[in-house]
Amino acid sequence: MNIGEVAERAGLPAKTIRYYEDIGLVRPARDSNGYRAFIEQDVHKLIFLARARALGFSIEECRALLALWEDRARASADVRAIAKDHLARIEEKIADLEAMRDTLSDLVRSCAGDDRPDCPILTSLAQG
Amino acid sequence: MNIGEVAERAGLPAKTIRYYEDIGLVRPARDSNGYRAFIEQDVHKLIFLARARALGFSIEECRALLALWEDRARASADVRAIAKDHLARIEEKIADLEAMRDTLSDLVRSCAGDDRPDCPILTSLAQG
DNA sequence: CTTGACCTTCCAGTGACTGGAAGCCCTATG
DNA sequence: CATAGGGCTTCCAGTCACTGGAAGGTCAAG
Repeated sequence: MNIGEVAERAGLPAKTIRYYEDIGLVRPARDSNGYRAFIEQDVHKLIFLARARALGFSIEECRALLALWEDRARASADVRAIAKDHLARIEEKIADLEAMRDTLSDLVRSCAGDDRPDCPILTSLAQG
Repeated sequence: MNIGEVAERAGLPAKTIRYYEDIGLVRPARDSNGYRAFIEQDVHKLIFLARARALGFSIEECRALLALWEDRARASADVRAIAKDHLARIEEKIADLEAMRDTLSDLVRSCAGDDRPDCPILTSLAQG
């Protein structure tokens, strides 16, 4: 299977798949013409990666999850720990963004948004 | 005023202030010894930048906001438009993260997290 | 005179791609 | 059989907003 078809099936750009090979996440074989020759197992890995990335896991977390996935003797506790850490970081990010959103929406609401120069947004940025 | 004191007052690392000079956000004068010589106006700018960055505005948005701040003939509508766009992007990000959080917390809850290999997190990543 | 804190520039690395150039390979059509 | 196109290859550079570190100049205190 060539990279184009794999990209289609995994829902990832071909460029990204080449990058994943570069950093050792997948190791497709090669045809005699130099083209990457993917097998089903590679496709499954890439779909796994695409889903993990969509949930916001970092590449290194994906690498760890992939290793656990392939390790039949894994402890589910190890998987859960990675997911829990990630969940905590996401919740932090949400909180940060919500704080920004609250401040910003106050500012946007308080600004007339007309052709006059008076602007509480700028005033707030200048004064804190 | 040397960069260290400015960094302290603006709450920004000295490295960041040098970077802001590199990309033309501030233009401090120079002492005869080559040290940057900041005046109050530079400090105000940097504080403004620090606050705008803390609200998540990109560097280019900060540049635009700074230009509006310094333009006495500005229309508050222009400021408000930048802030509104940014607010919309933040709300998008929050929604994305909340979707991830919901999925992840389901998965974490459903995983035993013991020393056995069975793991709904991996199953879900593999199957969708 | 030396120590140590501060300042300078420049280069490289971060994360996770993404764009683009230059060139090979394969298939279909005239 | 030549060619046109699409897909594949590698490699280099750029993104964003810094951040770390090396090598070296400057300044105030002891």
